[in-house]
Amino acid sequence: MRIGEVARRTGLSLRAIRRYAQDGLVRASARGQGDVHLYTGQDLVRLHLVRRMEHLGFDLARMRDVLAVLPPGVPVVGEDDGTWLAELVAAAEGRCGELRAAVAAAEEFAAALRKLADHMRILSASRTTSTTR
DNA sequence: TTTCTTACA
DNA sequence: TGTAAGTA
Repeated sequence: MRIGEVARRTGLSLRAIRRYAQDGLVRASARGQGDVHLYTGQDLVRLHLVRRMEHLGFDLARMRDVLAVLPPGVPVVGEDDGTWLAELVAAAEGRCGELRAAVAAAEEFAAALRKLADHMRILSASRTTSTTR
C-alpha cells in the first residue's frame, strides 16, 4: 500500500511517516513506479508500534532497539516465541520503571516547593505581626 | 489525484 | 509538524 493509505490506517500524518523513515525507524519495504514508497502489512505493524511508543515517551534510540527485535513477517499479535516478544515486554517494563522514577522525582519536587511555600508564609506572617506591634 | 523532495514558518 | 511549490 502507498503512504496515503498507511496514513489513513495508522492515524499518522504523511509528515510523521516520512519522518520515521528518515530517522530509520520504519522504511517502506518496497518501491514502486516513480520511486513511490510501498508499505507492507509488517510496516504497518511497526508504525502502529512506533505510534504507541512515542506516546509513552520512548526516544529514537529506544524505539529503534524495540523495532530491531521485531522480526519481519511476524505479526505482533501472536504467541510468544520466547525471544523477541520477551524483549518487547522488557522494553515496555523498562519504560514503566523510568516513568515511575520520573513521577517520584516530580512528587519530591512538589513536596520541596510545598515546604518552601509554608516557610515563606511563616516568614511573612511574623513580619506582619512584628511591624504591626 | 497522489506522491516525492525541498524549504519555510 | 503543517503546508506549499514543482514534478513525475
